[in-house]
This record gives sequence, structure tokens and C-alpha cells, in this order.
Amino acid sequence: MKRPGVRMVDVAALAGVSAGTASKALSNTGQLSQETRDRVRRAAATLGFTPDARGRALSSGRTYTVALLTTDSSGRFSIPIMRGVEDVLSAGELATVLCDTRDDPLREQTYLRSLVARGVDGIVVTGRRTEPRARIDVPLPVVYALAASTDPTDASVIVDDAAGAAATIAHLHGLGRTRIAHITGPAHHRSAAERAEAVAAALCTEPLYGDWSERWGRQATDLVLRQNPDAISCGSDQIARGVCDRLRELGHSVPEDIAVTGYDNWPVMALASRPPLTSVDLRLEDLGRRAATLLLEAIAGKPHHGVLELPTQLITRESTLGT
Amino acid sequence: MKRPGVRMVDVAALAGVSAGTASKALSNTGQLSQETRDRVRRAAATLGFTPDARGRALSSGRTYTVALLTTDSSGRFSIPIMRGVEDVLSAGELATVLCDTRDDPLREQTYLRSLVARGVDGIVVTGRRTEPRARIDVPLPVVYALAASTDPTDASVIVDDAAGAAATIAHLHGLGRTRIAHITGPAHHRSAAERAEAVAAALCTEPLYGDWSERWGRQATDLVLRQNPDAISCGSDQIARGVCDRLRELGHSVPEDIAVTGYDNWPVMALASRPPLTSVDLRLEDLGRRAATLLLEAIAGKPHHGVLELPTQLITRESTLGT
DNA sequence: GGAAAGACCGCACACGTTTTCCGTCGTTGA
DNA sequence: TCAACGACGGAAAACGTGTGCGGTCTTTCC
Repeated sequence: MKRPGVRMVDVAALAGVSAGTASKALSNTGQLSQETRDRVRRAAATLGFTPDARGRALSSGRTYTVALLTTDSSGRFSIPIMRGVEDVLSAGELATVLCDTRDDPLREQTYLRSLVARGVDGIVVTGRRTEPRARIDVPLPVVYALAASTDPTDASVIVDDAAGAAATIAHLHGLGRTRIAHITGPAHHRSAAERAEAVAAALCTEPLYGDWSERWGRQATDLVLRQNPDAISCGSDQIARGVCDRLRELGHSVPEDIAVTGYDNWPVMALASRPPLTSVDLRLEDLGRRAATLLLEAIAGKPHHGVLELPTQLITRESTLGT
Repeated sequence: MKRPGVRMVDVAALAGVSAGTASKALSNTGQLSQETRDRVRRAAATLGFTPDARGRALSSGRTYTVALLTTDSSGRFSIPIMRGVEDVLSAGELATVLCDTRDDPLREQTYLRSLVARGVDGIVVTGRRTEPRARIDVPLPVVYALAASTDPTDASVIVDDAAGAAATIAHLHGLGRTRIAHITGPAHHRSAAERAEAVAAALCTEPLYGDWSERWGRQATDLVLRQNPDAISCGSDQIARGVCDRLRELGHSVPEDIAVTGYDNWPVMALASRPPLTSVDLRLEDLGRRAATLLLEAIAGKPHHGVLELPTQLITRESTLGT
């Protein structure tokens, strides 16, 4: 079980001080002469010393690790969020680990026990859906991202879907389009309902609920064409792509005859569509950054409470702009 | 810095034994009477005791954690691999954490230092490409998955791409197709070259190299149609989808006139294509499971050396079968 | 009845770091 | 010159668990 790693005592010996002093020198604590500090630092550099996280965790109680707990097994949402989280945390020398619960409550419990047992400093909880979710019960700082906690005293960061949907309508209005149809996913999905509501508020029109697929986009196109629209706002990029395909098949040109907007700005869909889709970017990295910032504050003892809504960004492409 | 968690001494006190004895009872070591073991177990259950991973790690040297280090920032490949890894490791009470290097060598170094410092038991290295990659230099068990190490003494698990490509050709031959074209990605991508080579060996035909996009699939379709093929084998599902779209536009029916095969079995592409694509599934979860198994053996002191090629699986759908 | 053997469990240290407390030395002011 | 004080660094405890070693008690055999 020998670990050949260089330890604090080795650094201390080389610098001619005690282990405790070396620790203080490297962490900028205690009161030491600048000369001693430098000497220890040089010794550490010479030996390539990296403090053992196990000892440090046991002693200080901090592990300098936070977990991103996700139910999004595809990574479509959690990976960008993780990038944002990492951006903020790595600056503070914290490591980020991703744990995928696969939407399995048992697996989630297992992970939580494990995370508490190993003493992570905090947890960011996220999911594949925007539905508020049950809070997790751990004696640790927690921030919810994308899917808020049902408990309003928790800290949550979510996307302002209503504003995002409203922005697409405003954009279409700005292009002079007035007969706008809305095709979206299942009515019982919060992300569908919330966006549809915002659209309805601006248009006084009835949204068409279905599922998130291209197939549904194609089918719904046939339905809405009876209303002779000059624009179709879609609840997802997949739906929008199906709409574009169907319109092209029927001889309608996008965006000249009918403009189309997507939602999510999922590159693999929005860019592959013909034409490429104007879409609403969720700014998931911003979401991650904000969540990480709140988590850091909570770890520092200043917890935040309530739900924070972050703005989206409209990305305009050929599906509304012409070439 | 107080941690109110229940500790080994609390369990021991409740069971009327010493902490050391409680430890042995719970880990099934030492020689204790069955009655004492049970008593300690009951006490632990009553108190909801979970051993503190920090103390355990410091004492035993094991952290019961392995890292999955990936360069695949999309998660397209690393997430399924992680699922496989987890399947194997969670049975042994090991936790799996995912670290995304974003293909940045500096970030990779940072992660490695961190992982070594915190004493993970082992590392699975994977990537977004199948190109062999430089080995990582850490004093820990390492297994490479999907992208092999350039050092043949390391343990690597990769996909048998040549066999996968050969299987699609065999499948097409079985359907009586003989004039088969091959459209694939960049020639300098190993995954393109390896698959193309296998196809060429079976067909004595020239592959068309381009990029992995649907656009290229559409463009290349126009080129290969001059050869009057009765099947088109594609290097990726995206290319195949573009091929299908273009063929439909030109009035060719798939699979009646021309059969089409994809590669990767990426659901979002293979299923959304019209018609759905016959494709080669990479069995990434199997890859992860195998890598995890090898890693466990390496951790147990029985390291494996060399490259292991795992079989793929041909998934047949309407693009070759008719409805 | 005594001794040897075996079953069982406690003691104490190890792991590596952090942090508190205290001792020592040099300096300064009275 | 002596006391007080500040600056500096060492010693040791603490974090929680794992484990080797040895001690005690019971049992068994001669």
C-alpha cells in the first residue's frame, strides 16, 4: 500500500522547516517570514509536490470538489452546464465531477450517499426537463439548475422560457409576419406549455401540441397550412426541422413564403436543417456559471434563496432572414 | 467545521465494542464472533452509518472511485461508455466520475494532477475520435477505451470498425445488391479510413471522402449516381441521412431502388432519417463494461496488456429492408 | 488441576494534512 | 538593564478509518 508520492514532510525537510510550517507557507496562512515562505515554495516546486487530497480533506473538511448531479443521460443539457460550472470553479481550484442518475431514484440515492460520504463541498442538481423537481435532502449546499426545486427556499437557476418564446414572436413581427402558427411538444411538458403560453399571449392563437419529433413537425405543417400562415414558430429545433422539410416538399419556400423558428439552438438540428434555423439559445453555459457562483457563495456561508431566471438569446439564421 | 455525521465510534459505542472491532465487523475482516458482527451491523443500520470516505481513503489508500477522462465534449461517445463503466463498477461499490478535458492538453494535465492527488483507484481514458492517442503518464492503473494508446503495452479496448463495415457490405450482398458505392468522412480520420479500407477490400471500389455532414451526403449522392449503384454504404449516419434526403428529392426510392446504410447508430440521426437507417451500432456500453472489467483487474494487481477489439452490431431498419 | 490452544476483541499506531497553542528569540522602550 | 511585546516557527492534536499485535477468557486435553 505504499504511495511513493512526495509528502509535506519531504518538502519541509528540504526547506529545513517542520511540516506544519510548510503547510502554512504553501497555504499563505499563519505568520511566517517571506523568506521562509519562498524557501518552502521553492522546495515544493523542486519536488513537484502536490498535497494529498485525502489528508487535506480529512483535516480541513473541505474536499475542493463539487458534483453535478444530472438526470439527463444524453448529456444534451448537462454537458454545456458542466462547462459553465467548470469555468467558474476551476478558477478556485475546485474540481467538478459529473454523476448521471439515469433518472433512476434509487441510483440518485446511491449517488447522494456516496457524495455525502466523500464530503463534496456542494452539489449542482440538473435535469433534462424544466419541470420543478423534488429537493434533495442532504446536509450540503445545493443549487438547482435548469429544473428548479419545488421548495422556494432552495436556490435555483432556470431559463426564462417565456421571454425566449416572446422574443421569437417579436422577431417575426419585426419581419412583418402576422399570421403566425405555433407547433410544439406535449402540453404536459412545462417547457412546451410555458413557451406556448407566451406565444399565445402575443398572438391570441391556439398552439398545436404533439411531441418533440420531426415527424410531428411534418404532420402539423399540413394542419397549420390551412390557416395560410406567413410564419411558423416551433417549440423545438427538431419540430422546426420537420416543418422546413415538409414545406419544401410542398413547394413553399422558407423564409420567403413562410418563416420558421426553432427553439433550443441544438447545433446538430439547427445547422443541419434546410435552411438553417433561427432559434433560441438557452445559454446553458451561463446557467452553469451562475449556478456555480451561487454554490460558491453558499459554500462560503452566504446561501442564496429563490429562483433566478436567466435570459435566452435569439440566434437568427436563414430560416427567417433569407440568404 | 463540525460534521455531524455518525462515526465509527458511535456505532461501536452503541454495539458496546471498540471502534477497531466495529470496523472489522463491518468489513468482514479480522476474527470476530458472528454474534458481535451482527450486533455491530444492527447498530450501524440503526444509526444509518455510512463510513466517511475521507478517513477510509487516507487509511486504506483506496478511494473506491475511478475517473472517466474524456476529450469528447459532446458526450456523444463518452456518455454511453460511462454507462457501461458504471454498470460494472457500481456492483463493486466503486463510484465513477466523468472529467471532460475539452480536448485541451493543459486541462487534461490539470485533471490528471487532481485525480492523482485525490488518489482515484484508476482511470479510463476515452475520446471522440478513434485515433490512437498518447499515453497518459500517471502512477495508476489506466485503460484506454475507443481510442487506443499508442503504447502497445498499455491496455486498450477499441471497436472493430473494419468488421463493422464489412458486415454492412455482407448485409447488402445478402440482399442481392452488387453495385455498392461508399461515401464517408475525411480520409485522414482513422474511423473513415479503416471503414473505407474494409469496404474497398470487399468491393474493389473507390470510396468518396468528404466530411461527416448531411450536406456532403447530399452532394456525394449526385456524384455516385452516375455509377448507377443499387446500394450506398455511408461512413456515418449523418452522411446516410443526407443521401436519403437527396435520393428522395431525385425520385429514387429507398430501399427499393437504392439501399442505404449508415454507421454509428446515432438514434437522433438513424431514427429521424426517412426511411430509418440500417446502421452499425458501436456497442459503446459493452466497450465501457469491458474497459471497467480490465481496470478492476489492473487495480487488483493483474494488469492486462495490448489492444482488445470488440465486435459491433448491425441494426437493420427500413433503409435496407423495405417496410 | 494445570497447561496449552484457540477464539475473540481492544489497544495503539498509521495514513497526510491542517491548525491551535505555545515556546523562543530578537527588538524596543522605560 | 530589564520587562514587555511582537515576530516567527515547532510540537502536537485532530480529522475518521483500517489493521497488526498482543492480551484475556474460555475450552479442552493430558
